[in-house]
Amino acid sequence: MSKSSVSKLVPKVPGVPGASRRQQYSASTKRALVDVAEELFTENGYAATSLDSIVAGARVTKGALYHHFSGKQALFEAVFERVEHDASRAIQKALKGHKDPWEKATAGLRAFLSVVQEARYRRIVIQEGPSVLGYERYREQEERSTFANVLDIVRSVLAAGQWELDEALQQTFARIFFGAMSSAGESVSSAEDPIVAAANVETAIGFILAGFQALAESGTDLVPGVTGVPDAPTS
Amino acid sequence: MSKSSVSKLVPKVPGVPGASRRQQYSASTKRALVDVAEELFTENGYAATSLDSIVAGARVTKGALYHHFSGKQALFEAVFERVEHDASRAIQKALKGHKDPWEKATAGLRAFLSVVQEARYRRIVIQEGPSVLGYERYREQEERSTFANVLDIVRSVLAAGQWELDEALQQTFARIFFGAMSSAGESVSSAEDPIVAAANVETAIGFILAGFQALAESGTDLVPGVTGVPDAPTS
DNA sequence: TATGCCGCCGTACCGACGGTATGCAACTGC
DNA sequence: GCAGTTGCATACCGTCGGTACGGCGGCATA
Repeated sequence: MSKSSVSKLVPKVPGVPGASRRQQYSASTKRALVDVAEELFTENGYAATSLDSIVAGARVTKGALYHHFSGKQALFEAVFERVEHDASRAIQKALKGHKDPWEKATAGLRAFLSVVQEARYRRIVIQEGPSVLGYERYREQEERSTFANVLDIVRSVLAAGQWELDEALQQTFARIFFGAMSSAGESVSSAEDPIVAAANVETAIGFILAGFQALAESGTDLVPGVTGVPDAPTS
Repeated sequence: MSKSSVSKLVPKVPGVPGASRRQQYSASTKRALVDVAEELFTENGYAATSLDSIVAGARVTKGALYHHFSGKQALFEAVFERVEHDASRAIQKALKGHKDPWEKATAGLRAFLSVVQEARYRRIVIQEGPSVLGYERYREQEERSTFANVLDIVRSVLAAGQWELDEALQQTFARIFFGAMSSAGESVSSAEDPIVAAANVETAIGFILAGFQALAESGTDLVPGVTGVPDAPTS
C-alpha cells in the first residue's frame, strides 16, 4: 500500500486556477512532496525516513525537494503546519454553536480526543514535533493553532466561574489541560480498547470540570501559591 | 566548559570494591560513556550528537562504545534510565513523611516541578524520550519510575475522596496529571521568569485539587461518560 | 612462573544519508 | 525569436552510525 495516495503527475491544483502553467506544475510537485512526506513521517518517523524515499514516492529527485524546501527539517515543518492546521479546523468546527461554556468544553474535549487519535497528529505533532523542531519553534507553531483552541475553551470556563485571572495564569491553565489531553490521547491510542479508554479520559476530565463547577457555585476564590517552588540544581 | 565533568582515567568505582581490576576499568569506561552522553544529549539533542564526539569526550573509541552498548539508541536508553531513576528518587524523597493525601500531593507537585526544571530531564525524558525510544518503550520505562510516583499520589487522593475506581480509571487520572505537569513544567522552564511561572502552575493544580476536595466533601459521585467519543478517521 | 584464554578496546573500513554544486530544458516576458 | 528565469535532474561530497577484525593485557590454571 501507501503508493495509492501519491498524487498523479497531472497538475490538479484547483485552488489557484488563475496561476500559470508553470506555477501549477510547481505547486503540484510541492504538494506531492508534502503528501508523501506526511505519509512516511507518520509511518516510520522522522529519523527513519530518508529523503530518497520521499522523492522516490513523489516521483521527483532531490533537486526538486531542495528547490522547494531548505532541507529535511523545513519539509517536516510544512507537514507539521498542515497537520496542525487541519486539527485546529476540526476542533473549531466542533466548538461552533455551543454557547454554554461547560458544553463547549465537553465538545472541545471530544473533538480533541478524536484528533489525537489520528496517527499523523500523534506522531508528527505530539511525539516528534518537540524533538525535531525544538521546543521553542514547536511552541510558537502550536500556539497559533490547536493550543489556541484549548486556550479559548479555558477562557470560557474560567469566565463562567467568575474568576478573573491574569493572562499568565490563563495560559497556565491552558497548558495544563493541553498537556493532560495530549498525554491522555496518546495513551488512548495505544490502549487495547481505545473506545473505553477514551470514555475513561472523558470521565476523568469531566470530573475535573465538575470540580470547577462546584467551586464556582460555592464562590471559592483562587489562592495563589507563591510558596516558592525550589528551582532546579544548576547541573 | 563541559570537559570538566569527564571522569579521570584512573578507576574509581567505589560502589564495587570487591570487583577485579579488569572489571573496575570496564565499569569506569562504561560510566564515562554514559556521563559524556548524558551531557551531550542534554546540550545538543540526540540527533545532533555524534558518537565520535561522545567517545572523544570519554577518551575512548567506538570499539569501546560498541563493546558496552549495542548502538546509539541503547546508549541513550542507559542515559534515559539513569535520569529517570534520579528523578524518581528525588520525588520519593519529597513524598516521605507526608501522611495527608493533599499535603502529599502538594509535596509531590513541587518535587516534580523541581525535577522538570532540570535540563537533562526535560530534554532526555520529556522531549526526546518518546521520539528516540518510540512511545511504547518510552512508556514502559517511565511507568517503572516517575509515572509510578504520580500514580501513587493519585491513588492517595482518590482514596481520600472515597471514590472507588477501577485500575484503568486510576491510570487515566495519573496519565492526565502526568501529562499536565510535564507540559506545565516545560513551559515553566522556558518562561521568562520561571519562579512566578512555577507559582502559577502550583496555583492552577492546587485549584484542581481544591475542586476534588469540594466534590469529596459534597459526596459527589463519578459519572462515567460512555457517551462515545468518535474514533478517528482511518486516514 | 609459564601459558592459554578471553574480556576489553583500538583501527580501519563500509554503506547510507543529508546536503550542495552545477547544468539544462522548458516556460515566460519582451 | 531571444534572453532571462524558473523548475528540476544529475553527480558528487562530508559525515555519521555501524561492523569486522586484530591485538594487548589481565586472569585463572597447571
